[in-house]
Formats: sequence, structure tokens, C-alpha cells
Amino acid sequence: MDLSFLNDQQRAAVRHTEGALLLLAGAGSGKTRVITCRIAYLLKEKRVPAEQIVAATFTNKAAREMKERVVAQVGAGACRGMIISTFHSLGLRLLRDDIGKLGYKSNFSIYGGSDQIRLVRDLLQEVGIKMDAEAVLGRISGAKNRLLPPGAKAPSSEDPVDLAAAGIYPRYQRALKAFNALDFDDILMLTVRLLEEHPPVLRKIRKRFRYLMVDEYQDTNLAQYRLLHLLCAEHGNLCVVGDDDQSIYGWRGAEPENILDFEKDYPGAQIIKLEENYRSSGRILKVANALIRHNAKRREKVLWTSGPEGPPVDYISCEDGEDEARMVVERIHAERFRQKMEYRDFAVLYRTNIQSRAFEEQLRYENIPYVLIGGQQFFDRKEVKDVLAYFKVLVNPLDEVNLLRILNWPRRGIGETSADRLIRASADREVPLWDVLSDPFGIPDLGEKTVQALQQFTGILENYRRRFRQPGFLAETGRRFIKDLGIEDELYRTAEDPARGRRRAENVEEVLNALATYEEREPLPTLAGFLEKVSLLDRDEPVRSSKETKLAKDAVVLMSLHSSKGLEFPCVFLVGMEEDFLPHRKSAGEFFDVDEERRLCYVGITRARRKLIFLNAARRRKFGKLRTREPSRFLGEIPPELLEKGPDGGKSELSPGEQEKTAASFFAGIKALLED
DNA sequence: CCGGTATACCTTTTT
DNA sequence: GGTATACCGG
Repeated sequence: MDLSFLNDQQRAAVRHTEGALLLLAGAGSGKTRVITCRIAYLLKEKRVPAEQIVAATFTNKAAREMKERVVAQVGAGACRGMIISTFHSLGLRLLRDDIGKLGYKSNFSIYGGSDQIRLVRDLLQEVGIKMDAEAVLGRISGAKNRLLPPGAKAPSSEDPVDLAAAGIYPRYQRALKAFNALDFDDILMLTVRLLEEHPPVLRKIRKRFRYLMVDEYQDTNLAQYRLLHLLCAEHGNLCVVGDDDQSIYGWRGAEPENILDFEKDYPGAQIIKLEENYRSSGRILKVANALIRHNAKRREKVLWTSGPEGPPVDYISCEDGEDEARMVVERIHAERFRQKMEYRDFAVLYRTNIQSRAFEEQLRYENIPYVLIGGQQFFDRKEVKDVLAYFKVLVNPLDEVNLLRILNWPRRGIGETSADRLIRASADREVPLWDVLSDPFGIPDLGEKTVQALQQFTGILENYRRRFRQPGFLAETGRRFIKDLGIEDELYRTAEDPARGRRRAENVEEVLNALATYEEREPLPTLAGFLEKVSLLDRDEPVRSSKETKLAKDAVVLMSLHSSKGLEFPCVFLVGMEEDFLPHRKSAGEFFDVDEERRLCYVGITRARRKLIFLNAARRRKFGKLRTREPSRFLGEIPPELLEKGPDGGKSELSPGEQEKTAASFFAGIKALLED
């Protein structure tokens, strides 16, 4: 196999096939190329059967891209049976056949963010604790990521959130099991439990998976770490690729120590550093290196390039948010014209998704096509979640969270009071809520009308549950179901204006279209399969775009710094370079990890190929109020000679001539005021 | 039981 | 500035 297009380190990594290997791959050092080459090498040179190879990523997009690149190298036939997927898909694949051993049924629901919060909120209310459900859920999730069982979460601290979490966690876990539901953390935690508690399953898996690869290893949490360890404890053929400088998911339970401690965990592991950067110009790398060296705990790496220095890195400080957006658009026009660049060559990166608004408005105003990645997702919309809730309940009648969600939607006269009575009856009789709903006779204080409504409700669900069991006609049956439920009417009826109603009806239509597409593409389509796909969908797919973008794909890209990891653009705007944005101030004000924020900034910088522009605003509208803003401390950590101050950059840094001009216009303004 | 208005709270990042 | 929840009157 020809490996001459790789540098020495890259080639060494590809040829190292047996035993543990840590690839410390700096930003833009060609790590994806190395992984795909390594897979091709295993297949072609080492004659490893494809089904023995497993590569785990964090996003579907990364998995898809990796697969495409391997296929391009060796052909689709040679890849048959190889697993390249996210950790969560891999977990589900392992659980699918054997989850019965853990006391769950195979038609389980998957609970994502809002389902989880709803459940925690209900449990908090049940126990009579008034607290932010999201915060409590965060602690529970943290415990699960660290594989701590409900009992082990002893309230060692005084922190009220911790105490509440300790109390809620066992109930939460019990509820999930009763509802036959897994949350995202369960997918990993239960996979680990399955392999640890059922040796025959572990043996079976180990026999199959002989060569493991992991991308973005710095983002693994303990559950993922343990899973990997279980899978490759015997042969030790584990190749992990990562960059501790790009660890930006600590808040989600990632343990960058996993990458720092790799040799300890896998004695005899080889370590290869990739420091030559093939992406960015010299000036951009200088800025990146200068910034990241302010982090203490890290593996020393210095990115370098044999390429050109490139144009200066600019820093433009603006009056306010609108000004910032205008400036970005102005620079897009200028660069596009001067450098013959396309719209798709530009990316606007920000810390929080709300920051996208101003740029969207400005781009739309100027008729510049754009795509917005992330933010409020299609599948987060209420009507979409409601429709999916119906499907989930069809597949899994025990799913109480979703059952309650649809019980009175569309309005059918089963109000809160009745719902409470039904829930109580379910608890008293110790039977699932669904059973109570289908047989609501003899429940105290339940009105005649309510009983009738319940019978109609459960009747229609039973009817369609039966219909969906017949193979085929998935999309068609789904469409009928929604129609029979009268969902469209409800959307128009409750909408604040007709346009909103139509928009919501279209969203529901989109769900049905997605179901149709799924049915066409899948060899063995099922409703459950569709729901699984939807649950595990990446969040960083494009969500909104200007009209013209839908036709031509040439568009400016708007996204959060987190979403940008792994991508690159010829020209990057790093906006909102202000204290409280970057580094972001946590609402709780407690532990905030400046180092992680700095890495986030580093990730943004290293996305740029030839031109990088920092922007910030002196004032910004927040909660409708105008507030003054401080430049980010990170700008101060970059030696000033590496930054070119933009047009009106740094008021104190004006040239004498400019100062004179400013002074003159100031006095002119005063004079005009006095004359009025 | 439902729909309206007052209100609190908000803004991390996501598989 | 906008949205999700709380409360009240019909």
C-alpha cells in the first residue's frame, strides 16, 4: 500500500497495528486521514476481516464521514460488516439482543433532554422539593457517567442540589425501568453492566471485535472508557486519537485525564505526536500556540507549518452587537471580492447559540445566503415532540412520560384533576398507567365524560398499534393516524395566528415525510427503528437557512464553537470576544473552568485556514437592556504584535491623526447640540 | 376544565 | 426581549 503521501509520524501510526496506540493529534494535523488510512491498511495489508474492526466516534456526522472516506479508499464491498458508529449506536447495538437480561424489554423508549427533565420535575414535585429540574438532572447524569449506581450516591456534600439529586436518582432510575425507557446515559451505563454481569455476552463480543479505534478520545467519559477497556482487555488492540487541547466537553462528564493517563492504563502503549499542521497559515498558528500555552495541565504540543505566514490576524472592536454583525458582513463582501472566495468559505463562530440572531438578520438584510447549524432543533419543537410521543406510546405502552404528554392533546377533556386521579389509581393498584386508562371503571370521582374520552383515546391507540404491527405502509398508516387524531385542527385552533398554525402543521408534515424517507431507505423498516434513528440524530444538522440557500449550497456558515470542532474554513470570524461570553460566565457563578473556555477559543482559532478575524462589542443589548462589555481576557493573552487592530479597533489606540479627527467631530457635535 | 393574563426567569456548550 | 410557568375567572 502506498503510504508515501503521509509524513513520518503519520506513517508510523498507520503501520502500528498491534497493541495500544495513543495518537496525540494537534488541530489540523491530518488525524482523520491517519485513521482512515489505518483502517484501509488493516484491511488490505494485514488482511483483517472487516467485521473485526470497530471505530467509535461521538457524532453521526463524524462516523458518516469516516465511513465514506474508508469506502472511497477500499470500496464498499471490503467494508461489509465493519462497524463505524457513535458510542451510543454501538451501545444500542450491543443491548438490542440482550437487554432482557437486565430486566428491560426490547421495545424500550429512549429519553432525551426534555423527557428527562419532565420526569425529574414530576419526581421533585412528588417528593415536595422545589428545585431546578435541570440542575438535579445534571448531577444525576454526572453520577451515571461515572457509573455510580443510585445507592452509591451518598449525599456527602452540603450542596442542596447534590442532596436533592441523591434523593431523586433512585426514584428516577426506578421510574425509567417501570416505563421501559433508557436515557442517553443508560445506553452507555447499561451496556457496561451487560458486559460486566454477563460473561457469555462479553466473550461473544470480544471474539468479534479485534481492532478498536476511537476518535476524539479526550471527550470520553468513564462509562465509555470502561466500555473500551472491557472490549479490548484481552488483545489490547486499541488505537485512540485525540487532543487534550481540544477537550471542551468536561461539563458533559468527559474526562480528559483519560488521554493524559493513557500509558498508565495501557502499559507499553506507544505514543505518537502529530504536530505538523496542514490547515492554517503561520500567523494563525502563532496566535493559537500563544493562547493555549496559558493552560497549565496539558501535553506540550507546538503546532507548526511549512506553509505560508498568511495575512494578519485581525481584531475589530465594535460599538455594539449590530455593529459587529455589520462589520462581519462588510468583511465578507470585501474578502469575497478581493480573494475570489465563495460564501461557503466563511464561518461565523460564537459561544452561545443566541448570538446567531444578529448575524442572521444582517445576512438576510444583505441577501447573503447562510446556514445556521444547531440551536433550537426541529425535533425540539412542541408539536413535533407531541407527534413523536404518540409513536413512542404505540411502540411502548409503558412509556408514561410520553403517555401523559398526549393524554390531553389534542384537547379531549381529560384535565389535570382527572390525570392525577388516574396516576394515583395506577400507583395504588400497582399496575402501569396504560392499564388504568384502558380500563377506567371503578376509579373514584371519575366523571362519565372522562371515562368516555379515555375509551376513545385508548381505542384509537390500540387500533393503530395493531395496524402498525402489519409490515409495510408505515408512512401511510402514520399519516392516517395523525389525521384520525385531529392534530392539524388542534394546531390551527390553538395557534396565536394562522401563519403560526400553518408552520406547525408543516412541521408535523415533516415528521411524516421523515418517516416516509426512513421507510424507503431501510430494508426492514419499523416504527421502533424510526424512533431510534430520530432519538440518536445529531443535533448539529443545519436547522435554518435563508431561502436562496436551499437551492445553491454556497452559504456562509453560522454555528457555535462547540459545533465547529473538526471543521475548517478559509475565513473564520470569532465573534463576541468578551468577558461573560468567552470565557462564559456560568449562571450559578460556581466552578467555571477558564481553561476549558480557553480551549474552546483555541478550537475556534484553529478552524481557520488563511484568515482569522476576532470581533467584539463595547456595548450589547441583554434582556432588552444596553450593557457595557469588557474585551475577553484571552485577547490580552495574545501578544499584541500578532494582532492587527481593525478599522475602529481599540478606541485608546487611535493614531494621532485619528484622535484629532475624533476630537474635532466631538466638538462639532457639542456645538450642534448647543445651537439647537 | 379551559383559556386568559401576570410573572419570573432567562442565556452555555449536546450524544 | 422572549418564553414557560402560575394563577385566576369564566
